[in-house]
Amino acid sequence: MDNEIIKNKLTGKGLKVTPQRMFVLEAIYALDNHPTAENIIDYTRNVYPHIAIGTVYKVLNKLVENDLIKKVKTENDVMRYDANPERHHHLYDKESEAIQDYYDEELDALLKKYFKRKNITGFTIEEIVVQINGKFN
Amino acid sequence: MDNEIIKNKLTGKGLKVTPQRMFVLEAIYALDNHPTAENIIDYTRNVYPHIAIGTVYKVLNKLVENDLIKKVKTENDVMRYDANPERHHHLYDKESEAIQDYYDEELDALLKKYFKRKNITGFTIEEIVVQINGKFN
DNA sequence: TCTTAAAGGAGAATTATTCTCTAAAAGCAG
DNA sequence: CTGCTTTTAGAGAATAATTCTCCTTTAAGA
Repeated sequence: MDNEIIKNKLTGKGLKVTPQRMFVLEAIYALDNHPTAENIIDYTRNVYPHIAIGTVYKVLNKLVENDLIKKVKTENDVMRYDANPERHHHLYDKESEAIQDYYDEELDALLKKYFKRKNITGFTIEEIVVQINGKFN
Repeated sequence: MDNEIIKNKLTGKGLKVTPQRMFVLEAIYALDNHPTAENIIDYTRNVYPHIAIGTVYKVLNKLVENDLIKKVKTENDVMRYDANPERHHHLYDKESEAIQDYYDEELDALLKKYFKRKNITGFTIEEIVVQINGKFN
């Protein structure tokens, strides 16, 4: 992805632009499928060898806070990061640990309609996330 | 829950019956809403003060392996345990961290039918879990 | 009762993530 | 462009949930 675009994503959120932030954000886009912090650190160090681990975590948290990326939790206890901050579902393969984003407006509409009709008492729904577990083949 | 019933759950899975396993399983049933390992340790120590932390974790993992309970992952990185090993969905309140099981056969049927029609290529669905985020009130 | 494999105890080890404290640098005003 | 202020980065220690190790104890079938 172009540097200017990445820069604009940061400035667009009122975040200071630093090389570290640029490289981390670029890494997440380049490592297409939901990298771990470790993946991001390794990738980033190819182009910026001295970046500190703590810095990467700080940058990642800042990006999540500002909705530039998302945090994804998997079965084992390692966070994964999702380049896409939009609402979406996940296809998840427990064996290979592969994650793929899954968008589907029709599904969202269906669920919304369904829960509107059901009207769960004592609970106000804010968001519905569907995790589709299975196997990639 | 009656001791005999708990004992039968263990023997039914071919697991050895030990006081530690009995007390841990009882704790999960008593602490009704998705306790953490720490909750379980505290509760268990009221009746069995010397149980080791490592033992509780070992018992919990054994129970999960044998489908007597389920592991649930939340936003922060603490595991929660679910007394109910059946397939079900969750209502989750991020603020209070409260979790409530949500069963709905109609929803399951709806989703099954929907994904059968959609037929995602390159992926074989095994299970669909819906996480309903929002607020209890 | 004896035997053996499985389970428990205690505490060290692991490991992802956060924290702390100081030095550096981004971004704005002049 | 220069200096000022606040945010950010670096380095490594700290944290905390969970697992591991090693040895002892116990469950349960013969």
